[in-house]
Amino acid sequence: MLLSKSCVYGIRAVLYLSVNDEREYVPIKEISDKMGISFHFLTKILQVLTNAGMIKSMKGAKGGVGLNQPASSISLYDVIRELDGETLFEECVLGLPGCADDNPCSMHKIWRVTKAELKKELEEENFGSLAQQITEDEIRLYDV
Amino acid sequence: MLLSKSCVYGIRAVLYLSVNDEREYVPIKEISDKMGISFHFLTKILQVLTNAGMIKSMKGAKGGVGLNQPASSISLYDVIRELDGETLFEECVLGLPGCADDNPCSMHKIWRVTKAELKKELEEENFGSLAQQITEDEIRLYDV
DNA sequence: TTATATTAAGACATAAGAGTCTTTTATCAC
DNA sequence: GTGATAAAAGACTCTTATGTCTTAATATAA
Repeated sequence: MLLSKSCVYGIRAVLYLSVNDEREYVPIKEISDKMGISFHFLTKILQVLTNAGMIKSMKGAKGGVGLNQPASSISLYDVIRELDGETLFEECVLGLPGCADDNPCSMHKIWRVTKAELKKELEEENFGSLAQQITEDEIRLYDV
Repeated sequence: MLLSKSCVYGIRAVLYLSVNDEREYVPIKEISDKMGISFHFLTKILQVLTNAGMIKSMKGAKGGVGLNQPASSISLYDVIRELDGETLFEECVLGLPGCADDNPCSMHKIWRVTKAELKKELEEENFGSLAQQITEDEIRLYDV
């Protein structure tokens, strides 16, 4: 699996917040209901993003979570880095310590190029653009 | 993590067998010792590859495991498919059911291209070529 | 100030992946 | 045949990821 469940849920939640960007706070319960994600699990995931400063939160009635910065300034890579770390893009695929360009493992050549491309694309794709595409019905946010 | 530990160990074991292709059977104990992999764990992984017909095995003294086909006819993708399945290359990254080109999720466009390239490269890289590169000291098989 | 809504925090439960150990079965050498 | 060697099979343990539940803290509104 490329991304952990936490990471996938995190991405989908930030997408939801990006689409609902005009609302200052959206209750996590609303997101978890709409996206079909366990409420308590999602809460823990969003706490990580809150601590990272990516989203802001407010307790109590009228509270919830919301983007803490323009959707267009948050990339897919930003969310992945917070929730899954950069292992996928940094460590040797075969787990060999000290694997590097001048001392490569058997999958090094292949993954080196692919991961660089993937990282670049994930860094360039921002949630503002994705939210717009969702609004224009070009891509999907939900199941079904 | 791109590949499971089982898959990584499987790849490294098949690499070892490819480098030692002139020997009909190599004891799993030798592979696990040399590669620093748990013997019993590796045994279970190699059983999968044996059942898949990729390697052959022989019990008893002088027994062990060996390639069941030319190293050059086994691709990295073959081993990955047996041990991790094709989920990585088939399922939607965001886990949305029914995600397809005409009904894409937010990461669909990015991953669609990347995974196709990655799959192609993994299919084209065979263990004969890798073994030769290891023998010629161009790439590494072990830690350190 | 009291009730309600909502995140924060952390204990707890379940499932899957990773790893260990023991017993059984098959093969070779003597 | 007997003993040694090695894979096969399966029970078992440990760890991590995933998911649930309960309580505390905080904000709003009546």
